[in-house]
Amino acid sequence: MAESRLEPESNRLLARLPPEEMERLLPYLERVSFALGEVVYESGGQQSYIYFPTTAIISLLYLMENGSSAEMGVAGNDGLVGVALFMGGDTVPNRAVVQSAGGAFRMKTKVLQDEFARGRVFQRLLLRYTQALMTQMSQTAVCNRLHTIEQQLCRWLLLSHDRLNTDELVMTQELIANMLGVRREGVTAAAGRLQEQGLISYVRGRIRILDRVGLEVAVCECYKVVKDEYDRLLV
Amino acid sequence: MAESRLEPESNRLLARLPPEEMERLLPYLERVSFALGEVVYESGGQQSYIYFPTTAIISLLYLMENGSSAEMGVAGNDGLVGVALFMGGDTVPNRAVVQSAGGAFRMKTKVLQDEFARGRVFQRLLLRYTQALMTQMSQTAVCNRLHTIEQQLCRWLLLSHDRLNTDELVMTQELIANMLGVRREGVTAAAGRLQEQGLISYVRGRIRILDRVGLEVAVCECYKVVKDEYDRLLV
DNA sequence: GCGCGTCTGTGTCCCAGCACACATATAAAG
DNA sequence: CTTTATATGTGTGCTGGGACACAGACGCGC
Repeated sequence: MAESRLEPESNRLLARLPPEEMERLLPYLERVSFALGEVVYESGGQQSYIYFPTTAIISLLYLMENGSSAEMGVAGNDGLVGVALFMGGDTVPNRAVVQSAGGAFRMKTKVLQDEFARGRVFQRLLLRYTQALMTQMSQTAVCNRLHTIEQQLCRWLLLSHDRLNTDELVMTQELIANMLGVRREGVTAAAGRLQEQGLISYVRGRIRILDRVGLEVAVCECYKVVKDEYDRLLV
Repeated sequence: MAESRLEPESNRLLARLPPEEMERLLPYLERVSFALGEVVYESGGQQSYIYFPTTAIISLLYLMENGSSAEMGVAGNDGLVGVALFMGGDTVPNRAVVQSAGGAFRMKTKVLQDEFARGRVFQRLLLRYTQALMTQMSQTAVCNRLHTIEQQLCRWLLLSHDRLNTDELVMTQELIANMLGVRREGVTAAAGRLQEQGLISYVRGRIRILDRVGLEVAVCECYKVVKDEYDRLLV
């Protein structure tokens, strides 16, 4: 199992490539692994690779001038990091950070762009993924405006859980607070309530999902909107 | 002047097409005009046209199940409405509403997709625009999380002003509240403070920008991030 | 010029979340 | 087993913004 997670097919975008395109790209896919907290991409920087996570989860964050931050999207084995490389802008004004340690495949920008320009399934997949990511970003905007920390924590836990093959997340409340753009104490309070309800348990940086269905009841509609779009666009 | 605003070149994306591509598309561009409040696109619906605004401004809104709403992006003469048509998803889970009455050009989906598939300048422009829109959406998420209504109102006024050729916006505080996803009273309070500072004046649904530079001082960094990305990607 | 609908101003109460301060608790390292 | 850094719990006070209620104020139509 652990082994199978390390094949390119463990990334759902790559898994959907037809044999012909996969064969062409396979020689250019390079295995990498990421540690928790590692910065995959720095805001505004040049990027020489696009990344297709398999077991890693990468968070897209905006860093405010005053040092606070907020997550605008997340990518796991269902997606990629480096949308700007085929959208034509080269860079984006946000940072990509490893939210959950794990593996990924990377591909040189040039190879990516050449294959994208062929306009086949690869292009179609990448564009549809980008649209799904847009929904995630815009729904994050809505959620930030209208929902409580507790609802947002549920959303965040579910989005992470969807991209993992375990029920345990290695993640402190402090880091979650940075992702959600709230104070650590706010996360402590919300997480405490979820634990009281028996939905999760956590001990010093290890969160365990106990009742996934319960979380889906507690979460706001934003989660389902995003989930449905991913399912629709990336089946 | 009013006349010139009605040519396809009044839309900055169309204006950047090389003669060859413009010539091919021109026969398929159809002039339309929008009234304030008109729904250009309904959440999840099929869309038979892509729209390139010239004088109109279109707002992208998400409608909550409970009826409240929040804006995730805005498109004017610098952009288009209907990203999903070339990204491959066909639909998006949000509504597009006319925020400022005016004109646009529309093009049938089929024509759009055929030209996009050619992979020339048109494709490049559309993808770069989409990336700029993503920045706007993600920055909206950040702004909703971290900034005050007053800062967000400044951002909203500046984004609108950038897409108009007048200093007067026809827009009630009630409607602005719907866009920002806040209460009308909150907008009244924030607008009152901006008026006290001499940055704007407003009378029953007519807002006048008096001191654009002052607004740029009062706004949060989000405005500049978005503006710079549009300038960079769509020069 | 009168009436009514629309738009804006204000007031009161309440709550979520922030800021700051500090108290524990646990793991890991020596 | 002690130290130390990390992680979590809690308390007080404050503030931005929400909910609700209503009072003017302007503008258009008759």
